[in-house]
Amino acid sequence: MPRNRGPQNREEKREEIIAAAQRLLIDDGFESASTARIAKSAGVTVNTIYWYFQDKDELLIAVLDRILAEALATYAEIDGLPLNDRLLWVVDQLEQLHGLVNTVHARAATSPAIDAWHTGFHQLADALFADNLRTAGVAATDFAAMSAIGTFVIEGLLTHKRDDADKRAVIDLLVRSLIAASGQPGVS
Amino acid sequence: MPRNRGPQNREEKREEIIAAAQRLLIDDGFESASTARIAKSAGVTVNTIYWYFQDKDELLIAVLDRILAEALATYAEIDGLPLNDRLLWVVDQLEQLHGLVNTVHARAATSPAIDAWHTGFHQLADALFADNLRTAGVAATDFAAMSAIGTFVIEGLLTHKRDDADKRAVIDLLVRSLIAASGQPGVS
DNA sequence: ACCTGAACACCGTTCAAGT
DNA sequence: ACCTGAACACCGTTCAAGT
Repeated sequence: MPRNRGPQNREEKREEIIAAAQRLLIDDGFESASTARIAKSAGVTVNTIYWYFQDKDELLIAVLDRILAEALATYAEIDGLPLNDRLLWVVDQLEQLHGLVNTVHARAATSPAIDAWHTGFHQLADALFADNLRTAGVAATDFAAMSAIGTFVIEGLLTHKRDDADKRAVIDLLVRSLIAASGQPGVS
Repeated sequence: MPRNRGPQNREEKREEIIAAAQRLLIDDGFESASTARIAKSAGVTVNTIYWYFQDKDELLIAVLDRILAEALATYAEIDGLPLNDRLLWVVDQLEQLHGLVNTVHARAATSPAIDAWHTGFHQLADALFADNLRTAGVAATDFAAMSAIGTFVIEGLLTHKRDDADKRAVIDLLVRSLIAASGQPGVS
């Protein structure tokens, strides 16, 4: 039985490591989820991780990309809903990330790779938010500032635990005030 | 020359350690600023830090309290200014914290002490924000949700570097939209 | 009471060596 | 090409011992 099982199994093993990392990073946080424990959970030695990933940050990025892709794949679900319901859906969808949002922010200062991922994520988020505003009938003034506010509020909801009623109140007010500021009447 | 120099010098040395920690934590970040380097910078051995502080998180809290007290002491400066100018002042004031905001969020998950400090900080921030809204003539509906949005946006501005023009645009829109949502005409 | 030197368990990462 | 055992430098924290 050769140890090198070809390119097919390579992708498989890589995925196994990512899956183990995802579970531990989300459950225990970036610090507590040591590479040693991730390796053990994936059934490999620590150094094997470094064969597949440049460092722990690259592994984190693989996990983030996975979660993001999954979220985007189900994005079609909310096609017809009004803006506030869509935003609430996004918050609920991303809430599983929990501490990972903070981890990304914290490590962006140290790791250029994480910093780049973070920038890309915000570009995507801003674009999606602007698109949603357009759909909701908001005039195209201040789209940049509006997207910034929208993203900041969503990030705030992700990083500061609140119950469902509070989340809804914050998002409703957010949408209501952005629409009010744009001089539009409310859109149902 | 006795090594024990009495309670007066105790406070002095404590302050020296906090000062060294503040500089290193802000300049290098929580991770990079090891207790060893903080100790060396303060002219003591590592274990001395543990004589004055329970752990590294307690040292961080001492630093945070110091910065917060300093900021509150100069808070009177902006007494007459309109809300948006006040908020911009707060952002500029707290911007020296940089990565510390993320550090607090990240460590709140692990350290109960940091978590408690974080909760207290948000209570203070919410109270101040509500007070400012009242002064600006905003009706008292949704003060909780408004404060949440205000705090999240300010935190967003603190953790995502933007130039002065962007910061101003975001804050102006924030104030404008909150006032608009409260059904009030604009207040200069 | 205050401070130190030396240790402890752990961390992310690397490297020579194996198949 | 893929994976390992063993090491490296570093981390936060502790402890017995000194004054």
